[in-house]
This record gives sequence, C-alpha cells and structure tokens, in this order.
Amino acid sequence: MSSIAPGPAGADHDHQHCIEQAVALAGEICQRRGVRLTPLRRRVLQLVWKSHGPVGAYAILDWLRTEDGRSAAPPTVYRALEFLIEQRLIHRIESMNAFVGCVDPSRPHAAQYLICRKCGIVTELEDQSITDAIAQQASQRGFVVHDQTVEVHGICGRCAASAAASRSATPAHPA
Amino acid sequence: MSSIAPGPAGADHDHQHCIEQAVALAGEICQRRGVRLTPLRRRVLQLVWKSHGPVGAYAILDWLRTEDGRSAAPPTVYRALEFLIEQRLIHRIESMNAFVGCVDPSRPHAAQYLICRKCGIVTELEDQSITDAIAQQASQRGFVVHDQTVEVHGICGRCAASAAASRSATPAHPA
DNA sequence: GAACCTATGTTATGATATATCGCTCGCGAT
DNA sequence: ATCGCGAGCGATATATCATAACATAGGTTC
Ligand SMILES: [Zn+2]
Ligand SMILES: [Zn+2]
Ligand SMILES: [Zn+2]
Ligand SMILES: [Zn+2]
Repeated sequence: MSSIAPGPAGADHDHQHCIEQAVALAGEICQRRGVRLTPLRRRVLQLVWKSHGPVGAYAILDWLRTEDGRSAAPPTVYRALEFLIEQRLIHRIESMNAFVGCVDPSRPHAAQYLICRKCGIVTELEDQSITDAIAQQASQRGFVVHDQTVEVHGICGRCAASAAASRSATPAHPA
Repeated sequence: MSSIAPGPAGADHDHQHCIEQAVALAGEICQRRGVRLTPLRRRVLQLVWKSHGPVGAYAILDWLRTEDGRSAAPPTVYRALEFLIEQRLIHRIESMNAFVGCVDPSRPHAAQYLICRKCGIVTELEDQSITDAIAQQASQRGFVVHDQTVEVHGICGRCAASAAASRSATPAHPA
C-alpha cells in the first residue's frame, strides 16, 4: 500500500515518501504565501509526483477520472497546473510538453533539467555556472533575460552504468 | 519586389538577401552530402526563413496553400521540416513548437537561442562556455549528453533600447 | 519491364492546449 | 440578512500541434 515506485519513477526508494514530502511542503509554502492549495490542486500535484519523470496533462486527466472517479475536463487540469507553475511547485518540460515536480520549491531559481531517455527520470539542477554563462552571453548582446529553458537529453548515470554492466556480461565478441 | 522584411523579421535590412543566401547555402550543403533538397524542401526552407523568428508548421502549411496554390496537408510540411532538421538547416524551438532557420548549417553545433518576447527575433548562439558548463555538470553526475536545449526568453537589445528611448521621451513623472 | 526505393499526396486520427460561459461558495460591506 | 463580488471549478466547444497508415508517382537497378 505504499513504498516502491514503479519503473520510471526510480525503482528503488520509498517514493511514497517523496510524494508525501512534496505535498506537505507545498501546503506550508502556500499557506505562507497566502494562496490556496485546494484539494484539486493538491491532488494534481500528487499526480505530477507519481514519478520522477515528466507527466503529461492528459495522463493526469485520466488519473483524475479513473482513480478518483472525478468528472474532469482539460481545463480542470490545466488550471491546476498553471497555479502550480506560478507557485513554482512544478516545472514544465518544454521539450516534452509535460510536467515534473520541483525538488526545491521554497525559493525562486533558474533550473536546468537532465532528462534520461532510457528511464525517464528528470534530475533538476540549479547550477550557477550554467545560469551565469547564459546570463553573460545574453547581457553581452544587450539581451534582458526573463526566463531560461535548459533541458538536456541523454542517458542518466544509473542507466549508463547498467548498460555497461550488461555489455560486459556478454561474451567479448558478441556478433 | 524584394528587400525589407516586415515586423518580426527584422525591420531594417535586406531580408530577401538572408533568404536567398540561406537557400543557396543549403543547396550546396545538400549536394555535398548527397541528399536531395527537393523543390518542396527548398520552398519550406524559404518559408521558415520568412522571418528571423520562429515559424509554426501550420503557418508554413497555409503559405504553401495560399501563396503557392499547392495541395498540402500537415505531413507534407512535417516531413520537409524533419528533413531540414536532420540536415541541421533549421532548428526547432521547443518552447514555442516552432522552427527557425539555422544561421550556420555547415557544421554540427550545440546552439542556444535568445528569443525576444517583443519582436520575436531569435538570435542563435554557439557559445562554448554554456555548452561546457552544461557538459561539466552533466558528466559530474554520470549523465551522458545526447542533446542540449537552451532557449532563453527575454527582450533583445534593440527592443530594450527602443523601450528605454520611448520611456525617456515621456515626461519625468508621467502618471 | 519487374522489383525496388524515395518523395509526396491523401485521409484519418491522435495529442496538446485554450476560450467561454455559468454555477457555487465564501466573505466582506451595507 | 442579503447583496455584490471574486475565486475556483464544471462543462462544452474549439483551437493548435503532430503522426499513422495507405496510395501514387517517378526514377534506378538488374
Ligand atoms: Zn521518489
Ligand atoms: Zn535513466
Ligand atoms: Zn534577414
Ligand atoms: Zn526584440
């Protein structure tokens, strides 16, 4: 009834704990900010956190209908997502038209995302050297930055390691 | 019958020249690579270059129909775009679901884009310091980079300058 | 000239996102 | 208490972006 998250969620930790922690923290933050984390918004946040990978709006819509039996239409979901994004409780992954929970919603940040093509896990960075490099190039050209989108696609450390392991398990000249 | 491009294209240069140059260069590159820049693909490239801003697939579709009178459906356009992307003659702007001509298609490159919210112009950078900062953070985490998406939204130098000019033209305490 | 490959046409559908209207509920002002 | 008001959400319709699947046309190989 809890614990281990499936496949792309990260296969080996108490993911239920990730979800609970994210939702609890969101509650505090919203209270502090004087904005309303309504039951629907809370539930959508929970669903975004169903995995550590990007989750599509229509997947959330399906879950609202099938798991909750709730009547729901696209605007239901998109309005909740819009709120969560404004509050920086989730991020939108532009290159996938999907959404992912923010790992550090307390303070504003320019984040970067490492997105694994194998397992789907998104690692959120807040690396100043990347932010600075971008800011520097922009300002050199008189460009005023409002908003950075940095999405890196590739293979995560874990998947790379397991691929290497299975390769070395095979005979030296397999084909 | 030529020259000055409208609005978001860049209001003050011989944009027809930009287009012709891009298409001619594309022709050479494709020949060198032994791939076929067919009339349709050439025309779609031309249409992507209609401005220096991102152009949507369906805008291209409309132009094919209304300007060329050609029978065209979405796959017509998307297939041509796919070819042009593979050949790196254009880039996809993920955060806008749109496409922009590549300013330096000869060699492969990891590019970054400065996208102006006012005038729509996209400035393509190929900055090693950004690429390196990303590569370094990734490899530190064992992440193998396949592909970087860096899209910076904000106000370009020209628009910022003209906004500042019109502000300073107004009385000191306007409201 | 038959087999084959590439590019394109054609039809249908899938996937993502927004516009608009109207209802309800909580809450402060009168 | 009741009125007005705004936030949240339900519901319907539609807009926007993208691909699947199959048909056709033309050129190349043998
Ligand atoms: Zn987890
Ligand atoms: Zn992975
Ligand atoms: Zn130009
Ligand atoms: Zn501008």
